[in-house]
Amino acid sequence: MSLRMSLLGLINLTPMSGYDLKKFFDDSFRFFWAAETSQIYRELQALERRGDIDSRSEESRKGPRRKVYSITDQGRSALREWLNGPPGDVDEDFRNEVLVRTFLSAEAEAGVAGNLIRSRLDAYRRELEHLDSVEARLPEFVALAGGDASLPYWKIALSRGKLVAQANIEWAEESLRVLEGLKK
Amino acid sequence: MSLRMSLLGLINLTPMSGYDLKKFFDDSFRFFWAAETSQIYRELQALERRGDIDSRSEESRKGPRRKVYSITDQGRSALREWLNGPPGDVDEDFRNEVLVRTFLSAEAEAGVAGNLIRSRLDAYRRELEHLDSVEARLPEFVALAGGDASLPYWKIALSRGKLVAQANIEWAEESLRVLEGLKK
DNA sequence: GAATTCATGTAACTTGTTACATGATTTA
DNA sequence: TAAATCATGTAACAAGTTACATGAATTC
Repeated sequence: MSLRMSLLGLINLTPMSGYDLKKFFDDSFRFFWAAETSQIYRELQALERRGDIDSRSEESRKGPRRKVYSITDQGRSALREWLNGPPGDVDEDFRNEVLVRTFLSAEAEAGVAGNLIRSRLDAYRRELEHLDSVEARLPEFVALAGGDASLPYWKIALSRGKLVAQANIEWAEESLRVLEGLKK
Repeated sequence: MSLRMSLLGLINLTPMSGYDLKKFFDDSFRFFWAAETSQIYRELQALERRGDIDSRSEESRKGPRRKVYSITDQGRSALREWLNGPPGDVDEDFRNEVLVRTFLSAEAEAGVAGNLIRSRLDAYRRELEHLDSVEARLPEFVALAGGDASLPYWKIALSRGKLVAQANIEWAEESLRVLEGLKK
């Protein structure tokens, strides 16, 4: 549902083609959600079939014709209904491959868990650096979607990324100390 | 892959039936990964087809016969290979419905984002309390799987849950302050 | 006698991933 | 002329969810 509603929400901001949407996901929306081209086109077809969006074919300056989607009245109310409706069981992060691997590593060769967590620690640190660099590019993102009014929402998203990255770093460092202690 | 390997890893600790595994997932393994009955039985069939596990039918004290799975030599080496192999692109938490909803709420009625985050804050706090209560039951979990040697691994998993929950609480509180500021 | 627990599954569907197909236009 | 960008998709598969089917034994 999230992908469907993300697409609807973005088309609601401004009419877009599948290609536009893919770029948008890759450029910035991946803070919230990620999607592959194949999935985007599939969902766009589903949304059009339901009547939540409609399309017109447009000349492009380059390459084949563009299929530009606009939201319909029905789509607007579907979006509103979803946003106002109960988030339901928004279960966050309850599946984590790193934890599975760590736990099962108890049975593997010595050092497996440590190596895994060390490489994760690197990744978390790079992620945090990346988010710091994104902070400087926020105006760019705001221009891409939502306008000035959206700035606080971009900041809210960014801050979650940073807080979780910091928590992960703390976790990895702490866990490495625990594993180190086991050797003795 | 994670579910497949979780099942293989648990059967490696001790032979189990699909029913046992489901209970195990519900009771404790959900710290790492969750799974429905239908998915568990499907994966068990796949694992048996590949020869990573084999089964024998057993009388049960109650209800129909149990199908108890044991790991094979091939399964043991598949597990070891997976654990020693590269974790690949273990992309953690890069899809978050709460962020999607919050961001799109900029276009919805006033208060939608605030309500959402307030209800999330409650959920994060309950999660943290729950994890605290779990800490007391750790010996139980250890008995269920892995034995004494697994205690540090359970603690590592638990501490990640707590750190992330704390980060989420911090995020929600901070975000509510930001949204509050917007009203003025 | 009703509800719960034990136990195994199937079917249909939704969501996400990977790989491939096609072809035009522009830029280096 | 080769590579990058523009643009739209299909097919096959993998993983997860929801709903349903069946039936024995035990506990309330």
